[in-house]
Amino acid sequence: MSKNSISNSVIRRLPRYYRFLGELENNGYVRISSRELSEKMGLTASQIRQDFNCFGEFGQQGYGYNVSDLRQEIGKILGLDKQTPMILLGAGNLGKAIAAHIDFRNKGFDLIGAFDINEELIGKEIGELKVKSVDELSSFCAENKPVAAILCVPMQSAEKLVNTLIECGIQAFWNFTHYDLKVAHKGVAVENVHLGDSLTTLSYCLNNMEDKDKK
Amino acid sequence: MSKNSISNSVIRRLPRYYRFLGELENNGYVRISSRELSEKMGLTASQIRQDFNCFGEFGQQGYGYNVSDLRQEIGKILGLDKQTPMILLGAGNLGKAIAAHIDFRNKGFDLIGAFDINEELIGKEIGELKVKSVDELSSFCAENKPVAAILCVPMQSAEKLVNTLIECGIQAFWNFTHYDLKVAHKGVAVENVHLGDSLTTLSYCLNNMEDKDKK
DNA sequence: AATACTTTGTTTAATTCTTGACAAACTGAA
DNA sequence: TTCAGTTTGTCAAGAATTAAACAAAGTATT
Repeated sequence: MSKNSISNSVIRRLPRYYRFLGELENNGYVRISSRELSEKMGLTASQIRQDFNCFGEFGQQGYGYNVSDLRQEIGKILGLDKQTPMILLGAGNLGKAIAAHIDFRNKGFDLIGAFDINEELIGKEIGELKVKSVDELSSFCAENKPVAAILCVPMQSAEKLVNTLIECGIQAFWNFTHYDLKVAHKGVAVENVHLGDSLTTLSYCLNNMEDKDKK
Repeated sequence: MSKNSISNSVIRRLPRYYRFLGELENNGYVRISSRELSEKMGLTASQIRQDFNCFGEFGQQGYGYNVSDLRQEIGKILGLDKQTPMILLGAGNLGKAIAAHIDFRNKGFDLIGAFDINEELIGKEIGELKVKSVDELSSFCAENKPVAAILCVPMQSAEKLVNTLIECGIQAFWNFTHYDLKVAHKGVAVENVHLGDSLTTLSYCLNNMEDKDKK
């Protein structure tokens, strides 16, 4: 009731706003107008104003927006002031790279565990974490109460694993498998990544550029 | 003129159609109706029919679509019948994982080279490739004519590198850096991935689920 | 061959998303 | 303090996307 449901289009733009505002802040910007931001981001000023207004009135007429304040507000909206405990499932190439590459702390999460089924990987270190066997999953969750999970396992294992994880209390999935995770259970958030689809899209764009150029 | 410009929304759904049709084919499906496909994919049948119709009439009244034929048609539209030569820039954790994890051949590409600036990585093997120094980039491109590039370098290096690559003839970028790659040059395709934004979106969804459940 | 059923391609309607426009509110300089 | 200039928040128009509806064309069964 407090907010009559934000549209998906707006939500998908929020992380980008947050990122740009961070850069602006680093570059010493104290204030910014929707017009100037629109030029930097390649959007319309109108859209920016309307997007921000979904969440409240953060600007001031004749002045614009305070960069730092606005960034902090959006951060709060995105839940980046929290540190939700998260675990990694699948410590192969991709899982390892994600764990190393992502700045979890600044994205609202805290990576507290990594699991794999492969004997060769168990015991190996990923950053500060030691890879554990999935056999330890239930007991680990009971004790440490992770709320989110990264899925970097083969597609075949995914569906069963997801059910186990939900039973263990996981409420958010960052899914890198080729499997389209459906939100069967209410109260579970899913973000499907599908790198393959992304590359396929690039293929389309590359191969159909001439068509667009002609027009 | 042949196709009056396909909308972005449609394009982004194509890889997913292709993926689902592949699964159906593997599971022995010979034909499928828009209604049945809509149930499996969580879309409306109407949308599916309209999407396919952007590219031609692939179905048959009273019968539906031939799974194999339709998949092949969509594959052709996506350019998956080609094998565009591609190179990897940045052979760190993420670059290595991407190179190992993605099935390039079935996504319209062929990974033919990997480059890094880090002495420690140069010479190491990634799959069947040996990591080369960026010093060799120009000569390699002159000889092997890659058309696409994966960017897994730090944000600071990205902008300069992109210009070099465009001079070397690269026309498509799969960008994993935190830098928002702009299509300054015409005739260059860009797919920005932004894993950080994806995780941030998950944070939002997790933290704002109650709002949605209430309604 | 005739008939009931299915399903597409396409038109029309509804919804959602984006852009344009402007009054109200503030800034900053004189 | 006043006044010109700036910029927001918001409303309304416009565009794009999605969904519904249905005739036309096929299938399959009798």
